[in-house]
Amino acid sequence: MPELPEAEITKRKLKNLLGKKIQKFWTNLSQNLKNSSYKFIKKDIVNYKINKIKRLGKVILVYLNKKNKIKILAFHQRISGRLIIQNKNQKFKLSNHIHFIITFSDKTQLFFEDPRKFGIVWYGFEKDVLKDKYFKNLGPDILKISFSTFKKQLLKHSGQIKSALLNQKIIAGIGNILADEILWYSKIHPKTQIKTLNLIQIKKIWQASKKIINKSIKLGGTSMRNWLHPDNTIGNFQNKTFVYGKKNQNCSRCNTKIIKIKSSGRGTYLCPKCQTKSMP
DNA sequence: CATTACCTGCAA
DNA sequence: TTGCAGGTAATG
Repeated sequence: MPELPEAEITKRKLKNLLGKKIQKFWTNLSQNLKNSSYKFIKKDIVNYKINKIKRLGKVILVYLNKKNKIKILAFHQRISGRLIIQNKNQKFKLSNHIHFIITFSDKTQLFFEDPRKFGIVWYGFEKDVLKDKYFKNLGPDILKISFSTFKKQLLKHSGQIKSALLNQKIIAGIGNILADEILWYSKIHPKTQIKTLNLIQIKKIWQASKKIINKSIKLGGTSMRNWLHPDNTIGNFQNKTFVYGKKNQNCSRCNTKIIKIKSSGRGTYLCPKCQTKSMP
């Protein structure tokens, strides 16, 4: 997934749907619905209007209102999900993997495409949706977090730094590509134990996180496989990475060949020379 | 901690 | 045919 940048870009582009009124909700993947059944949503969601779009970590929250009632429709793209907006005069060639469709009264449609079917859709009152343990446990957003909170969150955890960066309960928003880029930028080996990091290193990781994530958003996110913006714009971050996907290419800092290992159960790219486990 | 499971497509 | 893929929860 779509990590934080891909959720942020999706959020921004979904703002084109503000004010639209929902006419119909369809899915063929009702097992991935949370909080409400397909039967209930289909009936309940009609005539709600899109009121506000937010992002929480990697999740996109669509706020709906009807009279004085407010509901949330939330999307987690997980690994292969993406949202697509089709305006009334467009007729996209749809893949075989559209699993959710929201049709608006002006015939605009919002599709959720997800070949691997890991994506999640929540529907319900705000307090009920946010009661889900995914939201309850979600750590502070990496784009908004202060250094002192970042430090506090990291130090609460023992173990390897990459594992902590990927853990949404500690900090929300970082995924596998960003984690590798952040650790390269900070010159830290992904398997470094958190308790051996000094304050300077933690600060570097905090700064690098903001820098790398903002860079990805600016470049339109990562379009490695099927992911595109809701309007089908292609992201370009995959062409501007320092280490991710660059096995056997030379490190742009020290010219050493980038290697790929397994860390925290994930494919992990790093420069074996400039990313060290020992103190600098 | 690491490994597995969820599911499908695609490259080696 | 195998192994791997942007995530996460469940299991040793």
